[in-house]
Amino acid sequence: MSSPSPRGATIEDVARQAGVSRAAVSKVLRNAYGVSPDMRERVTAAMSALDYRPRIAARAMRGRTDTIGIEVPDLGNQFFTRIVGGATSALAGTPYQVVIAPAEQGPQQGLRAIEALIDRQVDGVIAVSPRIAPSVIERISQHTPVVVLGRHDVGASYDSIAGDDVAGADAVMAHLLELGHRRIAHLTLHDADLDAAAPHAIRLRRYKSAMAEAREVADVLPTEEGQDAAYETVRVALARLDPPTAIFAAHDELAIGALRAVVEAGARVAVVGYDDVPIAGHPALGLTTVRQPGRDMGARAAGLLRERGEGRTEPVHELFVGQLIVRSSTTADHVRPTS
Amino acid sequence: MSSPSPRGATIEDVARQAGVSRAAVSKVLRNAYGVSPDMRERVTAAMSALDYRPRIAARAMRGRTDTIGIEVPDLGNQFFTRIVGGATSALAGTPYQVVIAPAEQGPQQGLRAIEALIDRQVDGVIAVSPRIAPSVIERISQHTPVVVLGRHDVGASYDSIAGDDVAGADAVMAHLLELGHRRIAHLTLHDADLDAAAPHAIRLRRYKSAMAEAREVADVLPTEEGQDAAYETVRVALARLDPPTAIFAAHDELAIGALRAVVEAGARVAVVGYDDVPIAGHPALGLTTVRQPGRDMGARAAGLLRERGEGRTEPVHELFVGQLIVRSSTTADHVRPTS
DNA sequence: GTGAAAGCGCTAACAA
DNA sequence: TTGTTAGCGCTTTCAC
Repeated sequence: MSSPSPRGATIEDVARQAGVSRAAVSKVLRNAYGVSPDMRERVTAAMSALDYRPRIAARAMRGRTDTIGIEVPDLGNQFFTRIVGGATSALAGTPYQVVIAPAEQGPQQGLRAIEALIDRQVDGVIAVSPRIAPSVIERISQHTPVVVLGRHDVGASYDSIAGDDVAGADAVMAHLLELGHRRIAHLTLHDADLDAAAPHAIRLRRYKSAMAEAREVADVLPTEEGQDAAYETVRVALARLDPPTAIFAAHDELAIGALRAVVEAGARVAVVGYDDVPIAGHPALGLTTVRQPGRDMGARAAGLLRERGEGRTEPVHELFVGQLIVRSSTTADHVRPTS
Repeated sequence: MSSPSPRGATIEDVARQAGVSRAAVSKVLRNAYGVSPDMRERVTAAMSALDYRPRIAARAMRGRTDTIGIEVPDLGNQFFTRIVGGATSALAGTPYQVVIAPAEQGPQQGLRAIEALIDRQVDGVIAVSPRIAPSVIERISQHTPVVVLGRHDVGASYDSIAGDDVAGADAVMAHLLELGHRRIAHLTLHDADLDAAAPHAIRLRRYKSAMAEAREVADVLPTEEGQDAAYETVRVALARLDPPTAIFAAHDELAIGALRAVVEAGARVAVVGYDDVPIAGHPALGLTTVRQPGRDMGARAAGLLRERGEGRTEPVHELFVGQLIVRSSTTADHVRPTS
């Protein structure tokens, strides 16, 4: 028997096979009210006989796609993939399927990816560190639940989750100052201060105020995304007349690049990162960093989306505390300031 | 003026605003033949005035989604994310949007993710190392172009891309034997031999034959996915009476875990990985490994999908050669066998 | 060059 | 409890 349709059986085929109406099949499919056990059985039998799979697109036209979209800025950064893992695990076993749309680099980062998800009518969006104006998110969240992860803005119609970057950055600076460092540099993205609600902007601000409080002059090292750029930036900084004795990197990727420059230069410079990506704990690196509970954050984001689906309308804004993990990159003897 | 529809303007709204028919708008949208410049202008004006975005779901019902789906087994593995990056870059600037469906671990790995993509009627699927029978892929590729990446099977109706695992594994073994190692262990997934066409199965086979040729007894260390499992497995192996002097790990993730065990035990054991993930080149690790051109492979996969879309029907099967990158994890004096 | 109209597969309101 | 039916927004013949 040839397949009823080029792309497999439709609800119509199942109905015919089971000798019932399309509506009946639909009800079984959705576990809707008013289906006799007998009918349910015949329908399920027909479905498996025909290897029936509902077309999500057709369903989408009536309002649901059973799909949650996650916009991710950089799949190379393990902190982000950990967030994705948390969200995916939280949604496992539910009818929802997670799809990831990678953001392109550049201005308005994440906008295209988010719009692509919206165009595909996902039931909810998790936007990880999008570089777009809150007003845009506000507009989108009028019709589709959105959880913003990373940024600290409080939306009126969307939820947000962020790490406690104030506490995290303060802990880093306290640690370095306590170790006796004074010439502490901050390695961050060149446009970190552009968006005040972004995590990096907050870390930068706390760095600056900690330095001011310590009566030291701030030493910001602007760089590009990625280990290689960080490496290059730090290599140059170490060659200066007054190189820093410690570097607070805005995230682990940058810190790892910095560490490479430090190791290569044989310099006595402490390095601290942020996020605690898996490799940071490797004894060969031993990177001191702030652990962010990425999996928990991703899972919570998924949970917030589901709550929205169940009717919640008041926005939620949650902060997840991090934890300073001290490792050899700041405590080993060779990275203690001598002075 | 209130939005014409809760979810934004439809093609109907645009047509009304421009004073033309829906068909006309559709033609402009698709750059179809038979549109006067005047009409085109009025339509585009109406589209931007209304902030019109076509619903992909509606388009899907007529056969196209402008979406390419990638099934990925493990986002924590940077080799896979590199493949995704290559595919995404290759598709940038085209009408296609890439979405990623993460595979759940376990038997039939990747099946659910691929089916989820098919249910969403993606225009093409890139399946990265799926652990499913070729017959299943054969069936799916009857209606949707599929490129399998990693596995070495040659499909009749789908394309495949793989690394040259034979040459890669042989290069690793030649390198280690040349350094004088005899007790070489192979750290691989416990079920590597289950699927003969999988890359790990091939690496395992080449390891075994190289050992046989060297008249040494094979020492396979089966482990689970992830650095931690690899660490634990190697830790145990190093405590044996006759620990290996070298470990060939089936991929870098495992190698990095192995390296941790080696470093911690202060053992004189050479470690080789496979893939050359970004961190492998970090001087703190200095992992000898086989570089696989992940970005190129991903980009080529995307290209093959496009060729299919343009009508090609004969299957393509391509091998990408890797390159042994020798670093300190095998050459530093302390990891040379003493005997 | 332009428009009318059929139909893709599904859901949900309503009727029986 | 079950079935009929009206769309959802788009593409694509086929007339005009």
